[in-house]
Formats: sequence, C-alpha cells, structure tokens
Amino acid sequence: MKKTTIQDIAKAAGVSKATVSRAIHSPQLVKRNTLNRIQLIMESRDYVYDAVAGDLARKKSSIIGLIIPTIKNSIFSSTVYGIQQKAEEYGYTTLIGNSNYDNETEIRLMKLFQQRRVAGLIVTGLSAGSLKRIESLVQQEVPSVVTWELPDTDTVSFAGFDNFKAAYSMTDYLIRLKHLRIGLIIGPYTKIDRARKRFEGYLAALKNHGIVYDPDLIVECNYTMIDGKEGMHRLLSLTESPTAVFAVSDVLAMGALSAIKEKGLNVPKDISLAGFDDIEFAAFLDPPLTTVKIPAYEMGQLAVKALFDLINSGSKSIKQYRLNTDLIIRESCGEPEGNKGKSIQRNE
Amino acid sequence: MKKTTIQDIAKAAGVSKATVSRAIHSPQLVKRNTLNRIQLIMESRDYVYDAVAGDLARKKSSIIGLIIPTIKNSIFSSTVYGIQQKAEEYGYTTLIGNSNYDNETEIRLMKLFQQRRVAGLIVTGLSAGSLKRIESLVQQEVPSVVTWELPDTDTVSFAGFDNFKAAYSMTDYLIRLKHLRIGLIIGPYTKIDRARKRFEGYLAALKNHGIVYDPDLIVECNYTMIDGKEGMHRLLSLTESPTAVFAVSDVLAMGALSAIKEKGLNVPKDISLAGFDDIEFAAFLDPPLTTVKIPAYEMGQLAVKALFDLINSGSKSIKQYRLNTDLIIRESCGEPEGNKGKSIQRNE
DNA sequence: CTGAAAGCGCTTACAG
DNA sequence: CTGAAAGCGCTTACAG
Repeated sequence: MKKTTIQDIAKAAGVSKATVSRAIHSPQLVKRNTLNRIQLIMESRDYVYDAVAGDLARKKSSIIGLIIPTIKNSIFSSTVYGIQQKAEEYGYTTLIGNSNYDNETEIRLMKLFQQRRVAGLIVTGLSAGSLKRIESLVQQEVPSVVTWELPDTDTVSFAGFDNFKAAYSMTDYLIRLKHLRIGLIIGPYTKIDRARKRFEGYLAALKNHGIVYDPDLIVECNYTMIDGKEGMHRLLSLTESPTAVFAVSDVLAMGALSAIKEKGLNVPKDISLAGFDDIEFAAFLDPPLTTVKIPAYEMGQLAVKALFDLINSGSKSIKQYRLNTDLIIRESCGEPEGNKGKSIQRNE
Repeated sequence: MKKTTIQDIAKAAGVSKATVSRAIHSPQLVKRNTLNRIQLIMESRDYVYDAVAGDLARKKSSIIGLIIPTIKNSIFSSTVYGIQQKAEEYGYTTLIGNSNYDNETEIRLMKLFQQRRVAGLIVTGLSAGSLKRIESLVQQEVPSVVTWELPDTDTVSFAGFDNFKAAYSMTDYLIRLKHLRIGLIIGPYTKIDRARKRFEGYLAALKNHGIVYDPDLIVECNYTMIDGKEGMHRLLSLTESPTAVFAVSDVLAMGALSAIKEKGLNVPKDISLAGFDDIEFAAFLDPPLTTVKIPAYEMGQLAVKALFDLINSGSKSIKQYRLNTDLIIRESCGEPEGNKGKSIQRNE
C-alpha cells in the first residue's frame, strides 16, 4: 500500500496541495471550514507528514548533529541530555555519533552529518586538528559549536570550561593539604587536547608551589575503571609512592579506589584520592569522593543556545560561554600522615 | 554562497546529472576518464552530497530511530552503543529519543521518527500499551523491533531477555543462601512492564520456596542512587529488617550500599546485597557486587540485525532473539548470621 | 557508457 | 482564503 501524501489529501478534500500544506503549518491561514475538512481526512487516512520532503523543499532541517567521544562515559550522557532537552524545546531532534576519541572517525562523522544537511553541529571536545575543521565547517555555512573546551579563537562559538584551571585548582588544593608527591592518573593527553590542558594545570600548580615534577608519578591511560585500577597499582608499587592521587575522571578514581582497598590501605588516612567530573556515583563512594564538578548538563543546554544563535543569525552571532567548575570537597582527601604540621617548601 | 549541487558538477564536467549520480554511487558504471574528471571537479568545489534529497528520490532512508527510557542510565548506554556500532556497519546513523519512561513522550517520538521517514525503529523497553503501537507501526510499514523485553506475540521482532526469569534466579539464589526475609528495591513496576516482570519473578521464587510475601519488604522507586539509598534506609528501619536485599538495578544497589555503610553495617556479614544489570562499576564496589548480568551490548547488536532482516524482507521476516542473563556471584551475598545452618521451611 | 525526462513529497512567492 | 506552477537536489527506468 502506497503511503498517503499531501496530494491524496488534497484530492480527497477537493483543494490544492498548497492548502493542505497550509493546513498543516499555518492553520490560521485556512478557512475554518476547509481546515476542518482537511484535518478530518488526514485523520481518517492516517496521513503522516513527510519531514524529509519538507526539509528539502524548505531548505532547512530540524535535526542537529552531535559528536561525542563515547556514549559509554556517563559524564557525556549528561551533556547529551542537556542538549537533547534544549533542542527539543526548539523542535529539533539529535543525531548522535561517537568518535571514540578517534580523529578519522570524527572527520567521517562531520562529513556524514553535513551530508544529512543537519541544521547545526555540536562537537563535544576536540581532537587535535578538529578546530580547523570546525572553522572550515562554519565557513561552509554549517553552524557549529564546540563544548567541553575553550577554543582559543574568536571565530567559533562554544560553551565550555577551563580544563587547565579546573585541574590546577584541585592540584592546588592537594598541595595546600601539604601533599608533595601527588600522583596523576589521566587520559591520553598526547591525543586529547582537553586532557593535555588538565595535565598542564597539574604541572603549573606544582610549579607555582615550587614542587619538582616527577614523571614517575604520571599514569597515562584510557578512561575505564580497570585502567584506573591498574594505574593506581602502578603508583602504589613505586619505591616512593604518592601521598595523594588525582585521578582526572571519576571513573578512573573509582578504579583507583578499588586498587587502594585491595592493598588494604585507607582513604584518606593512608592516601588521598581526588576525582574529576562529579558524576552521580562520586558522592556514594566509600569514602565520598572529593572531585571537580563539571557543569555537564548546563554546558549542553548552552551549547544548543549558542547553536541556535548561530543558525538564526546566519552564522553571524558568535557566542562564547565560559562555565565555572567547582571543587567539591568530600571525604577522600586529607593531610598526609608524615607531613602533618610540616610546612611545604616553596619558591617564593 | 549557494551550495554546490550535482547539477553544478554536471555542467562543469560537461556531463548529465545522471552521470554524476552514477559517479557517486556506482563508479564502476562510469568510464574511467569521465569518472576522474567528475571526481576532480567534486573535490575542487567541495561538493557535499545531499543525503536528504537522495533519500527522498530513492524513497529510502539510512537513519534508524531509537527510543530509550533515558540516556542517563549507563546500562542503556551499552545497548545504544551496540546499536550504533552495528548500524554503522550497515551505513546507518541513529536518531535517539528519550522517553523518560513517559507514555506520551514515547508516542510523540514514534510519530516524530515516522515523519522523519526512518528506515526502522528500535524501542528499548515498552511502556504499557506500547506493544499495540509497535504492532500498528509495523502494519504502517515502519519496521520496528523491541529490545529489553520478550513481547508475548509472534508479530513483532525483538532481541530481549526474560526479566521474570532473571529476577527469579537471583531471588532463588538468595533463598538458597538461607535468606527468608528478602527486601526488594525496584523501579516503578506499576508503570514499567519490565519492572513488573521482575517483581513477579521475585514473587514466584518466594512462593516456590514456601516463603510468605511481606509487602513491607518492597520499596518502589525511581532508578537513581539516591532512591536506592533512601529505600535501603527504609528497609533498615523496619522492626524486622531483611537479611538480604535485592536492588533490581546496580544503580539502586550502589545507593543501597552507601545506606548500609552509613548505618555501620557490613556487607555481606550483616546484610546481603544483590544488584541487577552488571554495569561497569559493579565489580569495583566494596564489596564487589553480586548481580545479574544483562547482555545489553549484544542485545543492541541483535536488535539491529533483526531490524535489517525486517527492512530487507519488506517486514516479512520476524526475528525473535531470546538472550540469556547470568548470575554473577561476587562477594556481596552470604548466609544470614542467625540462620547459618538452619534449613528453611518449604511447602513441598 | 551516457542523457533526457519523470518523479520523490513537500513549500512558497505570486496572482487572484 | 486559495490555486497553479516552479522548485528543492537527487535517482532511475528507458532508450540509445
């Protein structure tokens, strides 16, 4: 059975396609009587509007494309959720692609979404080189906004936060707690800009406090719990192991925590542990995890706002939202046993 | 600047639109020379294929619609991931909608996706009444498959598991451990079919072992950690509190665990705790959580397979995949203190 | 191997 | 308030 089209409805109602189209989109332009008749017929024939044809004719789309590293990390789910909620308010749906932190995949997805003629694109975090691609997309009139970062340019819109500062503040907090040997379990910062910024934040905090950087204290790995666990085991087996560990993702922190417990150590008595993201489970860990709260949901919402500003202004109105992160102090960090009371060495 | 179309390319290459179209989709049909020329021109003009127009002309789509309860629960992320991975193999992208366990929203999304002319629809879990809607969609020639359930009909395709059996087996396990008072923290089983099936599984296990059902032991709540925590506190404050609690979602179990620890109790010494789903963190909890493993990822993959069977057969070939769940025994369950050695009462 | 033509299902400026 | 017509960017059977 062929699908019912606007043409069929028009014929049955004795009007033109144009009138049916108006009945659908601008009912107030149609005479009451005609309108009723058309609506009745649409009902009875189970007419389903063809948004694909409509989009083509109108030369616009009501789909936005979204590229995230992976849907499996719950912190991104919050951003996705924020995006979907907001987009829905505008009557838009979301096409989601996972880049898996892979550059090629990211490029492929961008092209794919461009082919689908999405109304706009939101990219959650950039791989190396993505920024240039985003800029070229914007030039090709694909409104695009970046989130989870603060791209250093005034030509692209974004809703992000300062990864450097966020990592700096947590490291600084640990140092003020008198930790001198602070381990770092972090994602692939050689590949991911965002992770690199955090790494630099950690470095800068050490430096500002006159603490020398020890490469042995750094574990670079992927973002899974098992990675966090293995990383922590590695740090714990150092001859001079850290008194505090900053796991730059709550997922990594959870893995790290289980490694610490396996060793029979206590958090924070024997070792302090800090996370990053503040996902749901952080507050439910034992002990509750001190972490950096990322406004993932709000970022998603603002990214959509920035996107629609772009869309509605013909890519003229660049919006740049810089969101704050918060240090969430819970119970997983304390002063190091040996250093209690001792004051740390500084440069200045 | 107007977008470059197939028409522009054709003119520049001195061929017809048809030939350009062939150069894109069936290059082997085009003479080597012509092909090269066309490709060069497409490159130099940054031609981007318009998939929307293509879909309309071809009367097919390469987007599948996916409806899930919420992207915020990580267990669904796995299914989404499985779906996306598999769909991608077929060259399809995924439009995702969250129903938030709400019937109206689910209906709205189905209609929306139908308007977008998706090639097919995957519904992760049904609300009450959805089954009928799915059946009617299939009749309207929207290939649709259900996942996370085993709809009781031979007219719809699905890739699911037996929620009743899964809950039964965990309850049975706890009873064999000699627990007589088993608390249940469960999602809104009055609204969600899936949850109701699990509730019935719990009930059936009790009954088969001759244990009387005590409504005080049941906590119905939403699927968040805080709900799990509050639920556990409620159970713990009962005059005759349970010796084991089955939280029918690992997320609820994690909340429950933190409540138990707050009370200064030990798992499994003082109380046993079991979960459901086996999401990533279950193995990393302290103690590692005994739970029911749901093959979320595989289900997603098979759902896509079933969907493409449907699509390619013109909705003729119904596929019904029944997946197994596994009891994952870790360390959060043991025999109840008081009942050690005592044998439980049975009917038969 | 290639082209002309009809068509996919809708929209919209124009005219009445 | 309504219709005729051109158009959105592609595809595909048909003919050569």
